[in-house]
Amino acid sequence: MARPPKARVPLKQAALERFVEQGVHATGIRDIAKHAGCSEAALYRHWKNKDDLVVSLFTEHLGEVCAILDQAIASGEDLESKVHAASKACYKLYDEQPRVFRFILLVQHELSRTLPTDLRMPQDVVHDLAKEAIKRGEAKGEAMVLAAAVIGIFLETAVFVLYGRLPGPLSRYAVPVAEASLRVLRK
Amino acid sequence: MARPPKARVPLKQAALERFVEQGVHATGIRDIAKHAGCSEAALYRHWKNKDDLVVSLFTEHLGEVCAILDQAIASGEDLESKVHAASKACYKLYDEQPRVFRFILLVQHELSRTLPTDLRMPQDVVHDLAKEAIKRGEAKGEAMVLAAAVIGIFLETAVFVLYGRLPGPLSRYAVPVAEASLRVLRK
Amino acid sequence: MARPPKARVPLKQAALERFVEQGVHATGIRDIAKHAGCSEAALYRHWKNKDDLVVSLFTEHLGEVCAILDQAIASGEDLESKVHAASKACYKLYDEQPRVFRFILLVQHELSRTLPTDLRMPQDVVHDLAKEAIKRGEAKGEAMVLAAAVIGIFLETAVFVLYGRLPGPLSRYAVPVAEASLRVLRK
Amino acid sequence: MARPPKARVPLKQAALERFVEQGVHATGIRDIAKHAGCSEAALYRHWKNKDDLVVSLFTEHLGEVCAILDQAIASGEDLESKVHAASKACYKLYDEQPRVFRFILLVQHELSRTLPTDLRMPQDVVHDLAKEAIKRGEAKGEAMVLAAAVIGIFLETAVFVLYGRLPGPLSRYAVPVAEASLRVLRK
DNA sequence: AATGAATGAGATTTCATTCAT
DNA sequence: AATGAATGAAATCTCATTCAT
Repeated sequence: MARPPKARVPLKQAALERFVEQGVHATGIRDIAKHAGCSEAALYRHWKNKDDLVVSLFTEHLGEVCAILDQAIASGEDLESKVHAASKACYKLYDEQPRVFRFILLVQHELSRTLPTDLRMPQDVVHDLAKEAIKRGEAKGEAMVLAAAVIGIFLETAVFVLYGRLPGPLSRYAVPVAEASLRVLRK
Repeated sequence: MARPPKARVPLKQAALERFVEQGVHATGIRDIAKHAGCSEAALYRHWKNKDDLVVSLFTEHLGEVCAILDQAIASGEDLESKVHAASKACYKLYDEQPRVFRFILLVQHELSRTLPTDLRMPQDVVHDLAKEAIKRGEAKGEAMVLAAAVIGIFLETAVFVLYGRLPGPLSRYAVPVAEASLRVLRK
Repeated sequence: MARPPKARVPLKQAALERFVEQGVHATGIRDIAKHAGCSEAALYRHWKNKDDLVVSLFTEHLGEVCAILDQAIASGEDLESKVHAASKACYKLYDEQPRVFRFILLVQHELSRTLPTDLRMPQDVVHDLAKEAIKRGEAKGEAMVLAAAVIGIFLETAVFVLYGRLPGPLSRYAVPVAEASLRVLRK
Repeated sequence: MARPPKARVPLKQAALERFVEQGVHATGIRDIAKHAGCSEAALYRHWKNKDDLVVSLFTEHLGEVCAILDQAIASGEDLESKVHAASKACYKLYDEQPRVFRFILLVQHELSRTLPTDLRMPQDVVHDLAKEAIKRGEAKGEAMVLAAAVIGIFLETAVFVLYGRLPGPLSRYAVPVAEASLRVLRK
């Protein structure tokens, strides 16, 4: 019987847009509310405060990325197909929702202190992939070191596109990035 | 021969420490001044404003990194020795001044909009290295894509150490990181 | 014969509890409603607004105290028995519902401006008692001054118990307080 | 060499005045600042926040009262002269600075939770007086119970004057209040 | 009838910066 | 030359109350 919530989704969209456009700290509640077409106070019915909104956005979208990665990896038969599928899926997501990716980049280091330690992150997914590959003899080295390298190749290529060092769309680099990753993983 | 300003160095150290500890936006002038053991107004004798301090810290330290990279690369004969030297030098800097690295990580994305576009960055150094290597037949592929991958491997390994996914010191990974980079560059 | 409102009593209990626990101003409608197990809007069905609730709680409980005092005083034959009965009855109420007393203490000074001036208060009851006693030759002095002293002895002893300066229960002090009051009244 | 503080005293005076006039909660920082003739932010250089200001005002003035009481009590030879001196001194203070007394009344119960437990209060002073008197055979009973009664007589008489039940000035009641107290204290 | 989402107004507080001393 | 008090502007957040469902 209660009034159905109307502001939640617009607030999330507006927040993501403004955060990405101006930076998290530079974006005020007022700005978000105005873009969402509602009052500032409405935000506080759905999140405890601004920080809560930021963290909630971050974990939500990070969860999405993990799910996509998991699915892509599960779809492949061997290491090669898994890595190609993961790279393709992630970069497709990025091209479709570049804001999500930019947001994660923006806040990851700042949130690193406050995030719940048990939150599953893409790093964990890739680490698991590396461990499996090593066990099956498809890769060689220390799993965590390999994971770092693979994530790095993925991320930095995206950053280069993001900042215009490399021309987009990012999907164009899915294959070379997968190949570079495989070169690092294999032996 | 005016006597040298006394507060400049303490202010820079205090600022770096507080920025890294709490985030740039969360750190106020009061806080910095208190940690530097001087007054709030002293800051404005050395920098135009807080932003100026942040940007100046960033470019200064980034310049350091570039210089170290340039020197290391110049010291090597071929691609292999250049990459190994670069990796070693950078990670040594990190182990000696981990705050510098964390600071750069923290602010890079937030500053990306305001930085002067002609500022030479580590990405440029590595890009040049890749271009040279390709020209000399030591590497194969598109220089910018290779640069992204190499930087990514470097950075993310450091991040893994920073956040405790990999045990430090970072120097321990100089060789494997160089080798992974070479595997991506060569052929 | 409309069915009786369900939320009224829980709201009153919750309000009293939260007011006493946190202070009147520090307690919000949300808080009260949550503790009462109903919606925020429900409050407005029973009271015009928050102030109305506060004043209504205050006058209601003050009325109770007056009624108990009146009854006790009427039950006694002479000044001595009246005072003993009043003291006993009041302190019994306090021991049974300490929140009521604390609430009255908390808000009395804050409400002193807004209360209807014709509201009968315990002070009036005791004043009447003193006037009567003087008329009957059982007490001597100015009625209002005596009333102030008697109320003071009553109240402050309760406050001392409330804040742990004196060990409870308050009933234990009914006789000494009555005796002290009588010593002030008589002569 | 620094700018000397100019807003501290006006802020304290304005705060006391507005608190007493409107109640602590009903008085905003803006109101205080306006009456003090300075900006709202100035307050935060001298006190951590509004609560800090309230507590600091309270303890300061309570300390004054304790000092006056101590001095008055020390000036008397026996219980009788001590009580008369205390009553006279306190009520004189009240007549000269009624705001101070009203402020203490207003906030005492609300602050009771947050105050430092080791803060010396008038209650302690009177308790000590009662203990001494009992030891010297000048009074009889339990010291804390007597103290409660004496404080009560003092306070409530002042409250009656404050709210117009008794005509002022309060000093007029110094003698009767002292006499009533002595009747309670003495055997 | 009853909910709880939404709101406008206003609260407190923080900030980078300026300024009087 | 150097301080730290003062400030205007803006930030985040809370509040009692209303309103759509």
